[in-house]
Amino acid sequence: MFHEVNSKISFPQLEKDILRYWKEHNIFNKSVGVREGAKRYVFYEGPPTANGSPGIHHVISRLFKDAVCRYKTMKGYYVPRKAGWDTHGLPVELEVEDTLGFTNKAQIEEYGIAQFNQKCRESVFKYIKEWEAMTERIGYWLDMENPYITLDNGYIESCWWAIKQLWDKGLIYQGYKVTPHCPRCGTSLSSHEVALGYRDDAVDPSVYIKFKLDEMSLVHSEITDRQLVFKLGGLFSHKPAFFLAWTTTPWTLPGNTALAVAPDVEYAVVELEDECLILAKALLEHVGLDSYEVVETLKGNELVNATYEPLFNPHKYGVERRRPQTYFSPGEMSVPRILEVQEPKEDLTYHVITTDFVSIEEGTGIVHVAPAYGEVDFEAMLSNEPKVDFVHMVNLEGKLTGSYPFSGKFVKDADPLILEDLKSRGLLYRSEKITHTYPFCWRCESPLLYYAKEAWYIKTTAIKDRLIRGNKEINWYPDYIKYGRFGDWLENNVDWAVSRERYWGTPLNIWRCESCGNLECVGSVEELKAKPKLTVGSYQLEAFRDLHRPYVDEITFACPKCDGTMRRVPDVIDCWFDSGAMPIAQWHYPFENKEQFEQNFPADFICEAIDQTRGWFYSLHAISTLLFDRPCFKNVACLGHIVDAQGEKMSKSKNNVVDPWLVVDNYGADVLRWHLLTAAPGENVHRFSTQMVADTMRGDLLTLWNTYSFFVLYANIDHFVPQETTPSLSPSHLDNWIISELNRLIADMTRALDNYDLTSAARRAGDFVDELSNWYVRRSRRRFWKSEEDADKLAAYNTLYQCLVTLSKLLAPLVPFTAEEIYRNLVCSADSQAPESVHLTDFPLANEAKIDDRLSAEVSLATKIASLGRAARAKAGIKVRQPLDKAIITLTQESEMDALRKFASDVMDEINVKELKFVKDMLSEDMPHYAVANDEKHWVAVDTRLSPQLKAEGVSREIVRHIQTMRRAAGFDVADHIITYYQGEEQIIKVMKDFADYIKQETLSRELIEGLSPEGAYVEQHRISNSDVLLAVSKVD
RNA sequence: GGGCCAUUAGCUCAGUUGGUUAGAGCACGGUCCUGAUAAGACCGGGGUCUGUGGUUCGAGUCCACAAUGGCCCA
Repeated sequence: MFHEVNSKISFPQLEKDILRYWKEHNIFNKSVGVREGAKRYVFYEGPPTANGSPGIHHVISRLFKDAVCRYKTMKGYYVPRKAGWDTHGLPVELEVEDTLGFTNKAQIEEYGIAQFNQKCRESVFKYIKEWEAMTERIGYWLDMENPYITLDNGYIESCWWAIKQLWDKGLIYQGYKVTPHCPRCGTSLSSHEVALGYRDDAVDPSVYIKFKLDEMSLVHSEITDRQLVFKLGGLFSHKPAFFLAWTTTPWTLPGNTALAVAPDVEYAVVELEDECLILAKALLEHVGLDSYEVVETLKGNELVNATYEPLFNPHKYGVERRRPQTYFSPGEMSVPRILEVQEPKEDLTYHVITTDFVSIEEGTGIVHVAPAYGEVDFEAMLSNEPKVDFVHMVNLEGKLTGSYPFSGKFVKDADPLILEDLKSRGLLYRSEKITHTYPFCWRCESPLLYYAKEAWYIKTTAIKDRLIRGNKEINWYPDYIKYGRFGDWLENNVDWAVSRERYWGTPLNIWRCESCGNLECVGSVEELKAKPKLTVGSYQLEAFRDLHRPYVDEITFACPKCDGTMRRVPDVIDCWFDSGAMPIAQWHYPFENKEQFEQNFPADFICEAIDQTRGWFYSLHAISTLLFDRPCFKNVACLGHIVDAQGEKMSKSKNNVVDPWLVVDNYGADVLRWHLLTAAPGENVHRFSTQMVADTMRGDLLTLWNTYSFFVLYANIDHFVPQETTPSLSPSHLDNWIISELNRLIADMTRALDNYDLTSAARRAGDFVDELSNWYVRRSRRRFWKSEEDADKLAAYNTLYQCLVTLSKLLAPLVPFTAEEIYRNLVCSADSQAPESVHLTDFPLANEAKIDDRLSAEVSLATKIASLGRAARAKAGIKVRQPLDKAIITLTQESEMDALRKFASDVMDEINVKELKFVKDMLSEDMPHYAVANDEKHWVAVDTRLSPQLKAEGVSREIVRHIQTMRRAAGFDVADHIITYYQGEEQIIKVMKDFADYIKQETLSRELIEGLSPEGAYVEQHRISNSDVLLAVSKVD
């Protein structure tokens, strides 16, 4: 006996029972364990940043990963799944800063790095609990007992090893580079972090500034026409000339050290009432000049080496002026290391230079260059001869230094003061506001400042070709990512800025001599411990037991060159490096588990959302290529993001975030899984709302459940026992058909799943469920009801049984709970030898020999004709319940007639006619006594004439239907026998008598008794075919 | 500002190499069917296939540009 199945299913309740079963019987570990020794399928879990509760967008990638791993397990692979947690990084620090009420780094240092990092550690573990609960609840099978955690010492040591490898290859360098800097967080942001925070509605000043030309300098300029030099010099001596430049960042103006022009663009010298302006001729209108006279035009390159007066001479305000010196050392890249301090100069002037980044689309065609605050500016400083000066008057908190009138102000607050100052000196030509795109810190929303700082880099550009070549070996899903988004990213590779001036992260394992500047990279704890004159400072207990700051900061040793003190550089490593190093670091490779590492490298499969193209997908690929010169994953699936029902991004500020717990508690994990799988292909953007999930529940899953519930109901009544072997060819066309469809389904799903196309696989299964329920079961009902225990009935049971059991296996990777319930009830309760879980079984293999295309075509024709027949009846307004004499069907091909003869009884049943006639001629719309319906190929006409006999038969069916409804209303079981009582008009009584056998059989009535019903019977009054009847039913014990 | 992806019925999606009248499911209205069913059947309303140009005998499909949304990069 199977356990009873209620058609009113609560998925959440069911799932809780299944979860308990899995836990108690250790099913996950068994499912992995039974495949031990088989071919490995290597999966890498992308570690979630555990700095917040899991959202619906986390659920989708986790369920895709789960489905693939479950599928591969059922296909016979050994698929261990090690969980991982990304625990370092700025997001975690910010969360802690928030709870402590901190707003800057100084407060952290005051509080104590040790205590601060301890808070970070606790904060991360708090969220891990939530993640574990959600992971388990949605049925994502993952080994959470042995996860890799990026904060572990072993993990950190593996990262150190990796950095050391790169160091030894000369791939790590320290350079000045202009990086996006968050003044609040006090750190540089990586490019992927910057990308998170662009806003296209940033309002900034849009100002035109006048830079006073030194008219004497025209002599040294590149103007070849000496006459012209004299002419302009004369003019400018009584009407001063200014270069007009445009900027949206006035705070960078004190850092201006050059003006850049485009070499081939024409510049105009414009004479106004009491001054002259120089700007690109094409932009005169744009700038808003109305009455002016163009005195002269010059090519940009003629202006080179003309000089102008600084807006703010740095020496007047106590700010240093520096000049770059390139420092070379053997075997290393040439990178600017030294910015030499320049002597103060009273009459300081700067040069006009040419660059290739001057736009004549906007501004004035003259670009203000501040090397400290722009990447291109910085590059221009280095590449120009003579070198351009470097003036830096903003500290790491984004406040101006020196003794300017606006010193101490935050840059954005200084903007208006600077403009005020310039205006008072007549140097502000025009001032407006502009709305444009500007990057903000993705966590704290401060405006980012482009800022020249020292930072440590990995020279990924050195292996760019290898990165591109490795990518050719990777299969991307969807495939256009490969040479599109990811390929483009690799083509435009820039060096990886890998250091962060923060606290909670993997410490950068580079030590520098305080005396001579000698640098050493330390690749392991052991290596560090062996250093000469090692001291651990004030943290005697913690040193080496915890490799984090601040303990590691105090570990010093003697410089091998000068015997000075080697002290670690203060930076920590970008947390993307942590996660990208997981192929090695999850095993503490190479310090231990060498075999584990080798067996699990590279991965067969990784899967994350599309935004990881430049995140984890890249950091994995880069590190793997840097260390091993090969890619570390073979297949990668990119999922689209989840947006709200309106297609807008989910965000806390829009208040449109959906809590996955609510969905799972109300509808169940399988419903959510099924929805996310079937609603749209994985790579699409997914619109999501709980209403959509509710709709999904009423679809395929409920139909499947009802089919299953139907089977169990009747199988139990008949004490059906599944047979070991099913007859190879059943005499029923219907059975052969659904078995054919089943095998086709297996083949299709296997193909789709092998191709990581879970959506097609799931939708295909949904189609099959529909066919099974709405044709196979619908057409087979009488075979289950009939009282004889014949071979046909057994064949029907066996066929449906086989379909449901196979379906449970096919669906197991996708909806693991529902599949488990069906499997356990249908298989385990009948066969004690069977595996105790569907997830321990093998994925079904298609038997191609049983796939019969012709049979498929025949059934689809039969359903088509049945539809047309019902449409014809509807046109005539005759209920399907009313039997009719015949239907005439036009078929043009002989094969179609054969097909319909095969399924004639089904079609006759569906249309409720006693005979089918096939003809080859087209029928016409207006046949007398017939109702007609047609599609492009077929015509069906039903005979609408009702003989008294047919009418009586119709009445009998009407009576049967009422009794059936009453049985249910009275709460009888489907197998209960009853006695039916009736009183009524003569016409009804006649039908009751004439069709007594039929009525008894259909309603399981032992007797039909004319007369009063006994006490306690269930009674209803009905009016059938204009006659009254009083019906009553009572159960027979 | 640049790149990639998407845009088809009220909603979610199919639409093969260009080829009759563009489909399905949900939702809605009507009718029917019903000893598994919260199911199902039939009929109906609802589409300038985002827009504008172009290629072609013929474009939802190919090309260009634009709009909107998403992602990525600046």
